[in-house]
Amino acid sequence: MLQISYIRENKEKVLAGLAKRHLQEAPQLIDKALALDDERRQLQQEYDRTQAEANTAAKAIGELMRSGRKEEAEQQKQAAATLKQRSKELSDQLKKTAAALQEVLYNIPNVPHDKVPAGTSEADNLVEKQWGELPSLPDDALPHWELIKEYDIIDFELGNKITGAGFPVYKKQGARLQRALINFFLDEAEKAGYIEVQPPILINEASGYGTGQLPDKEGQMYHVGEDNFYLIPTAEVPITNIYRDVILTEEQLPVRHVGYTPCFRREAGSWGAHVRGLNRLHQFDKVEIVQISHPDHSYQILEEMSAYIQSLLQKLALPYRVVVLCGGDLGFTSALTYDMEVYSAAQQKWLEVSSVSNFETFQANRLKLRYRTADKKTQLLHTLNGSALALPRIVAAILENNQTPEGIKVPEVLVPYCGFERLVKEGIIDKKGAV
RNA sequence: AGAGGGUUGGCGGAGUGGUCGAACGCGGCGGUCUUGAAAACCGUUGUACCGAAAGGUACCGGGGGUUCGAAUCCCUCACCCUCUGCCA
Repeated sequence: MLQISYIRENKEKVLAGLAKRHLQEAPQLIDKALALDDERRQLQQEYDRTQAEANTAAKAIGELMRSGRKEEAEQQKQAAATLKQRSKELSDQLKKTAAALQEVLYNIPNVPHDKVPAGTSEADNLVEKQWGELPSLPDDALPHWELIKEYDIIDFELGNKITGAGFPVYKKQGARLQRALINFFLDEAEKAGYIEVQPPILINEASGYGTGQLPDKEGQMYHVGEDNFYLIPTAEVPITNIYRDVILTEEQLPVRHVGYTPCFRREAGSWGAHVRGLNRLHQFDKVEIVQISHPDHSYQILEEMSAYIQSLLQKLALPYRVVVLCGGDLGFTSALTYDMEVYSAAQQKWLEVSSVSNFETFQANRLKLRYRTADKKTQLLHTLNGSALALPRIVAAILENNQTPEGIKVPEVLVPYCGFERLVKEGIIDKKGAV
């Protein structure tokens, strides 16, 4: 959420920035916010004045009561009651106006960074860098959804039976590969100075609002109605919310965390014929890195995080490219986002495996996440996060890119974690419904 | 899940209707003393909103209510503790 004071003082800049998002109603939203802010401040002043009067009156009555002048006190109560009535009205109005303002602010996305290109869709994103050679596969190379059947390592049918579409069962070497990737990612992050946390994967409403998934992505999260909890769509939510309502000292900065969690996304409306296999799931595993930074250093940290994520892809020997998201494709809460896309050779497609973003103060404002400056003032911090990495598409690329007649080669760095060098086909046996 | 008890400032802990943003202790910061440090002593020490400022207002787990006046009384929700029950 943008700070209303910032909008007040930088209206043109905000409008120019939001124009890049092609948000039709941005100017109206901004004007509405400013009007409500004006109203709110007037009401606040009037309310404060009335309360001051009422407080004085109440004290006077107390004084009279104590000195035994009951009748005089009774008389004063009348006047005080009127004030109280007025004050109640003002307070109700103030609350209504403040809530209305909040509602408008909740619906204004973050102002994109200068570097964010104009553009309306994915097609307008800017490819900033490409690394690695694209593998050339033989003509009979298979897409990963065929490979997982041939090698019998990931089972969508079983997932359908247990839960539904998009909840696969990982089996045998497939399960082992998942575990290897998670451990590899966690170990690398710890080496890079991130402190590991294992947060809850159900969150309350306050946490959802804190990082901006609510109200923006209400329909995209699984909701546990009984307790009003949400299943996390990313570890960003619980990890960043550790720091909700916290005032840090400068010495504590930057805060660096890594966490592995399963992630749950309803993906309502985003399914289509082109989405096959591991490309899109309702439940998937992800290792996430989160940083909380001094406002002066956040863009330097963003680059650092981007470089770190790229180092993982390089170690896995997966060709990738770095894409700067354009205004139309940029997430609601982000000021600048890089997507890392891995080349999945059999599909001949670039698959997003990481998204690293600087939210500047957008989340910190909702979270009330601040630090104390040298002159003892409080100031909002910047929050950042990135996937490091999301597993399914990494698995898809490994399977497709590394297929050979002798099996699927496991990237060297993963061999110690997997305990095998390649995935191999077992003899076809009648499983009779078992794993 | 049932019964009872709790939730106060960075921490501990007073406060059961009026002058309480809140005693006291610890911690933190500044100072006196000291060659330096410790001890002792003195002072200071929450957040947000409105305001150019002076200052004002709000906040004692969250929300609502009673009252001229609420940390204090009532309702409600959340969380914590104890006992009982259930359970990985």
